[in-house]
Amino acid sequence: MNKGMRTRKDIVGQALATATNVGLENVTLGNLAADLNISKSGLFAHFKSKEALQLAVLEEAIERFVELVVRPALLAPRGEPRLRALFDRWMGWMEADRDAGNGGNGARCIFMALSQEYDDRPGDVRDAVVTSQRDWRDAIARAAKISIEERHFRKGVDVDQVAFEFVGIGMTYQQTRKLLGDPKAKQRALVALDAVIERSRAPKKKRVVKMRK
Amino acid sequence: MNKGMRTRKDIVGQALATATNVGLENVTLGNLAADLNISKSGLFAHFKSKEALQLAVLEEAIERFVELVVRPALLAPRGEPRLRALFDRWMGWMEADRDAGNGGNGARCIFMALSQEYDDRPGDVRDAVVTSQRDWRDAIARAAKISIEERHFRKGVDVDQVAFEFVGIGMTYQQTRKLLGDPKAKQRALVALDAVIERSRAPKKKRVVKMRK
DNA sequence: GGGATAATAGCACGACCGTTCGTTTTTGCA
DNA sequence: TGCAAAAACGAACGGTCGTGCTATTATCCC
Repeated sequence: MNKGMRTRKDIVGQALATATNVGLENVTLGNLAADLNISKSGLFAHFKSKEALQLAVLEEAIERFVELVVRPALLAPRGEPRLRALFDRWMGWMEADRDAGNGGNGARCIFMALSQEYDDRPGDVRDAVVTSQRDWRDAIARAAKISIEERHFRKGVDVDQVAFEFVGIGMTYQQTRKLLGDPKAKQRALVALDAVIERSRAPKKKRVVKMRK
Repeated sequence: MNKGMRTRKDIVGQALATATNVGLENVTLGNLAADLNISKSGLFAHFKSKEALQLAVLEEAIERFVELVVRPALLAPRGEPRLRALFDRWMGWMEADRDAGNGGNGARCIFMALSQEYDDRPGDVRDAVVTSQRDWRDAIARAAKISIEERHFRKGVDVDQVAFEFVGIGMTYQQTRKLLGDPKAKQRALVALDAVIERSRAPKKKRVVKMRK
């Protein structure tokens, strides 16, 4: 059970790279096999169906996302810094040019594409996409909750609301950068995130001084 | 030149409805013809290529968007109310269940899907998508600019930043509602929009009173 | 090192894709 | 009403899709 697992990893890796560029539904077994210089049927034998391949690709994407975005961000100090780290890493993920030769504005975020591809296409893939997005939002909300505990954020801040807006900023960032090609996208995203954080911040003692002035 | 134009409209209309549900790239001539009870070749004769059909669909979508979202919103009073009207109408557009029988959470916003489908698929369709998104953001930014003129917003507010965040809220709203099925999506969207507006607002005289307190 | 087993290849299938073409039906004006 | 033009049709094309088979090749444990 060694060689098989190895090629399987290769297949999933290549499939993920392709899916990142053209969408998961547009990855075809023929092209995939050609990219890897193996036969279509040999490739197919590793998965009993195309859907199984798609699920494997999604799983791999999640694994990498956790590895490259979530886990490193957890090394940042609890609270606001960690929340910012999550966002920074996420932007890095979206910018990452995982297919260096395409000359474009970097890869799409595969999860964002999947959200659209499967938002009303029932099936196991959709369910997995839903779960992944819930998990992602939970991770953000958890960081926000810790921000409250650390007194960075006001008590009573709606952490799910923070996650909601956090995700929105990332989405518009991606469209602004990738589709519209606006170089100011990143700066705008950071400004927007600052605003969300500022609004959630715990009141400073300084404010009392200000009021007396 | 009458009958032809009529069926052409029917085709584009049906294609738009289907594209709204499954994505533009997944609309096939065969299914489309079957839906309309006409022959595939008869349908094809109206457009010289599939891409031409896709462009016609996009054009129709833009037309309807202007008709149902932009134009009615322009009837709202200049400034902040108009900006809010744009958002309300946009949310209505996204909620609209244009295929009433699907039992889902309403249609996707076709433009959001197109942004993902074509963000790195060069061609005339992509160019048209880019233009439509730029126009949409311009419309938002214009409403924000008028908000400054009307003294609803502070002088110096970055209206493109407002459009950037506005769009992001709509995107996360759609995902939250459609993919995640969260009933609180709308409320969250309105809270987020309020925050963007509040941050842009012109200082009130009241604040002086507050400071003296 | 040989032999059971796993991995890969080759080939064919039915279905559907966009597109073409020649024919038939329908339309709408003279 | 008649007839040219427009519109719709039916069949077929070369391709590609995902998916089954069977046969061959490579792997790996004893």
